[in-house]
Amino acid sequence: MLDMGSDPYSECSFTAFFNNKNNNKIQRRFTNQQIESLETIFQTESKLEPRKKLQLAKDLGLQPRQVAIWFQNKRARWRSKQLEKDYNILKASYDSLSSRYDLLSREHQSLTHQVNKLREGIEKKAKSCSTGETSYNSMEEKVSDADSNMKQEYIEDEKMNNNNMGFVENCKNVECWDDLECDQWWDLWS
DNA sequence: CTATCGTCTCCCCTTACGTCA
DNA sequence: AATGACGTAAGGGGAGACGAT
Repeated sequence: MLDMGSDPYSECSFTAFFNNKNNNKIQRRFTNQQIESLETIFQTESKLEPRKKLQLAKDLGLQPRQVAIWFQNKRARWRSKQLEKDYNILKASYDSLSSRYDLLSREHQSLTHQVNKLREGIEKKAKSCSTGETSYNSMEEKVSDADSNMKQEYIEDEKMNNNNMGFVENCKNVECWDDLECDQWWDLWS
């Protein structure tokens, strides 16, 4: 243990203790053993009772104030590291949510596009159902072509999006889109 | 009862030094 | 050897708790 002078608790001898008289450099670092003991106690209690602080200071050959300061600085360092950890956890969570949002956003865009296409198809079908017999043959051909194209495009889109919504399955189960009646279209859609 | 004062402890920010690349 | 970045012991100030008067 270091010689702390005749009155180790006076301000003067305290300063003398920390000033090396030979080279005027201040002794700052604690020894490995001191730090090891402090760390061990900090793991079980981050705040010291006054009595325990005095005892620890005595055991380690330090001033009680030094022990108190060490615990204060240690708590600050611990909070800082904890903050860093919390930040990383939050950032990972945000990144995950952000990518999921992007995915859903693209999916939404694709589905909106498909809905618009299907609406157009429904409108065409509705028109063809309400028109007279005279123009039926030519309209049937047009709608039939449109239906085939829509069906193909829709399935391609779904393949690209890897979407498993039930609507796709329904579409695939329709054996002949050309034979769909107006109400069947609506059933399929709804 | 309450207002005031002194003391202690905490937190936060900053400073000064030690260490290392 | 010089230097800049980083870690750490300690200083200082403000705030809150608590006991004594």
